[in-house]
Amino acid sequence: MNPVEQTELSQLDSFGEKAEQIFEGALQEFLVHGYAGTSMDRVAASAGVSKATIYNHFGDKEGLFIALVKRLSQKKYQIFIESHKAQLMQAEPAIALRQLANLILDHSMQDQEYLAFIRLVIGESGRFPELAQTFVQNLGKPGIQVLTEYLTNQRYITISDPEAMARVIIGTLAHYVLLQEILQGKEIVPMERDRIINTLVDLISPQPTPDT
Amino acid sequence: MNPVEQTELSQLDSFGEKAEQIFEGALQEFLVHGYAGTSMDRVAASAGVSKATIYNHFGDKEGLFIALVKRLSQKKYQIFIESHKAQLMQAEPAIALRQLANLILDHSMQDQEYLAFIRLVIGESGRFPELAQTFVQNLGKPGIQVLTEYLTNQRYITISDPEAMARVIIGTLAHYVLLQEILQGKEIVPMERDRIINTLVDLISPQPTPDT
DNA sequence: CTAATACTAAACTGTTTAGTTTAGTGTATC
DNA sequence: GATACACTAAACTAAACAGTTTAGTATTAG
Repeated sequence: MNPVEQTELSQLDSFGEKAEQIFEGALQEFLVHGYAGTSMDRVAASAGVSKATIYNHFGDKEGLFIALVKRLSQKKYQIFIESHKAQLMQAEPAIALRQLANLILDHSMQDQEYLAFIRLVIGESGRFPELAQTFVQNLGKPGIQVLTEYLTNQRYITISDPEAMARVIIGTLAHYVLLQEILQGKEIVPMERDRIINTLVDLISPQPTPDT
Repeated sequence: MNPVEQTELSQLDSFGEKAEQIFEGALQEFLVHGYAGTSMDRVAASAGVSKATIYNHFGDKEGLFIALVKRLSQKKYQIFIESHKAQLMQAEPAIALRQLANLILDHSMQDQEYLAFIRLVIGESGRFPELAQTFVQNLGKPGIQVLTEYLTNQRYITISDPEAMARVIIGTLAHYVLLQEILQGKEIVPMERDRIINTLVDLISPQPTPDT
């Protein structure tokens, strides 16, 4: 019951009960309508809270939006990075990488909230650079770091520039999600997920993967 | 002077003089403020045109927005795809790819209008799926196609899945632009462009690139 | 000269917006 | 039981918004 217990990095900030409720409602509205397209009356209604309470907690619309996006960046960090870290501790890279890629794609292509969040952050990144950077800090950077570390320390093959290679792998997967799901290009430029993953796995395998 | 002369795909549609002027003004506003954040009064002012004229030409705000984004997709196709096609007709892949990657990055990282356009399309892709798909049709798909074709027909090395490999290359470059420039992560996750390009070139080179 | 066309500035309508204020309700703490 | 606190619904302000209307100007065609 110690109030100061968790000094860890990227721990979810603790807000009051009402604040959580407001986040919940604001989430629905901002993810669907964007910043400018969201009205504070609808946020209040969606949160089941009076407008005055929102303004008491967050000052103004911008304050609420910034708090929400920062919180969501941290939440998605926990779900995404921390939950996948363990996946990399094992086996040879061909197996570990295939598993990791499948997990990342499984996860992000089904999670409509995550897709909408990426749309929001990128869409507002010109008007809210600070939020874009929070996103990079919480999701882009740790993702690259974790994979770089693995590629550096794993002892089956030597990669001359592990960090650049980590960016090739993550970039390929991110671009796949962006083109197929976020930009809804599935029907226009179809591509089986396994072809992407096989190609990536071959890149870091000493010899090409044989069929069967 | 034949009115039906160009039946080519992706030719720039021809609009009247006033319509061009409106596009010009709308461009400034929508790229900076997004769809919901843009006011038609400001578009009119920025275009130097009366509001009534805009409504006569495009019906409503949505009509103007859709026409603008479609037009811009085509324009960027011409600048991006068509101008880089020639670059791939030559030499061995290590050289051609390095040149192409440098051109793409040079081009997109300086062109603030292009970066803002990507922000806009991704940001509105949930509310305007049709526009996202136009973007994929005009930029995503041809980009992959051109590179796939090159990787297939070039006669120095054999790539087992050229289309997937094209996506690895384009995905890596696109993600680099997204993270460093669009999301403004340059200072948070610095990465020299040449390390990315060298890693990509190594992927399709029979033997690793030696220093010097 | 006339009629049609394309445009203009400006006023207008009705709605929606961010944010504030008001008056009042419950719920703890002292 | 009084004071403080967090909240509520609802009305309110002032500005901005999309879209329309009006009255009038310039240009071209018959």
